[in-house]
Amino acid sequence: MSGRPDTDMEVRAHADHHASLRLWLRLLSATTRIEDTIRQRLREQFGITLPRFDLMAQLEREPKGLSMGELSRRMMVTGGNVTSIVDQLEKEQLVQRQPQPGDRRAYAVHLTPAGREAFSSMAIAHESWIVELLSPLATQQQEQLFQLLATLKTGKASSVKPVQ
Amino acid sequence: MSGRPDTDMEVRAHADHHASLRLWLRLLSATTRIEDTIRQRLREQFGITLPRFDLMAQLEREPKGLSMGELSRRMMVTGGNVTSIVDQLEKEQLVQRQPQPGDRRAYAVHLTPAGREAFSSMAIAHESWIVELLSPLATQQQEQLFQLLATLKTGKASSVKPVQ
DNA sequence: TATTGTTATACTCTATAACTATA
DNA sequence: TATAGTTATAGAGTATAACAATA
Repeated sequence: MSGRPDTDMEVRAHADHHASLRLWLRLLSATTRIEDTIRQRLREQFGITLPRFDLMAQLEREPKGLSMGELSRRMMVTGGNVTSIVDQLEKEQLVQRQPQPGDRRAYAVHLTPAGREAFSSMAIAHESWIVELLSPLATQQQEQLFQLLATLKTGKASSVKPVQ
Repeated sequence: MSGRPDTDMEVRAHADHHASLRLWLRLLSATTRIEDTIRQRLREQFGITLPRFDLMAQLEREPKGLSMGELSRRMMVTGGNVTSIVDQLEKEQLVQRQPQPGDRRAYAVHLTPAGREAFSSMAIAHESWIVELLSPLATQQQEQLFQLLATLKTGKASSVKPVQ
């Protein structure tokens, strides 16, 4: 902001900033491309949307079922949306609301046998699509990527070091 | 599918498949977390949505403007959506439709001076958010990630090698 | 006839807020 | 009073298809 001339560090910092932006755009487009493909195939081949698939995936890991509130937290969407997705899945008899002994306000949502079976075939297809779409990367590269992303996963960003 | 026992290769392939799935889930959640943060900050601090920001970003790179069709291709959405986004931005006088000499069906959309100024401050903030959100990765790690993602960018997946 | 862009429609996902029933 | 879940509403983004104007 002052009138003093650029130092090497400042030039370098600007270059790093642009590099971060380019990295982000590449990260976003690669991820979006894969996600869109998955979304489209789930719709075409199984007539299901990604949020519905994700909700079923949550339930599949929890045979005892999950409360609406827990589903809302795990899927990071507000309660009303969970109600609507569960309504749809229940209409197709893929999930079921089950009374919760001890609290008559709440209940456990779980997969029906038909839901479990349907999810199983979808999950197999889903995994094979992922394998296919990530196949440009060799196993070792995938491991590298996995490690790098671990740092980004939590969102506990170290603060940006100011340029000296 | 046959009844023959697992070989080491098959066990290894299954492990790789699960590793790919875990990698995908991590890639998706890291990207989504950053994207949601950006989306939220753009809305809170500038009252703009991501698609609108993206459309302005496309125009900023093309001082001569872009046709609706070209915007549609670049943003990978169908024409009707571009019409609606441009309508909104034009109502706020951030972009303008300009008659195209030589083809009276088409016109060039470009940023207005106000749009250019507004985009400029948004872009500066946007870039600093990206730098912040990617800061858990050191510069060198960001370069590594950038290289790895190059392989995924195009979507030209080599086919999955069948298990021998 | 083909292309550019608009309009109309419908659907999904999303958030917010008011609401009911139970704790 | 607080919590679990529902309902109602509104808004954004998306696709599809029919349409008008121009090439």
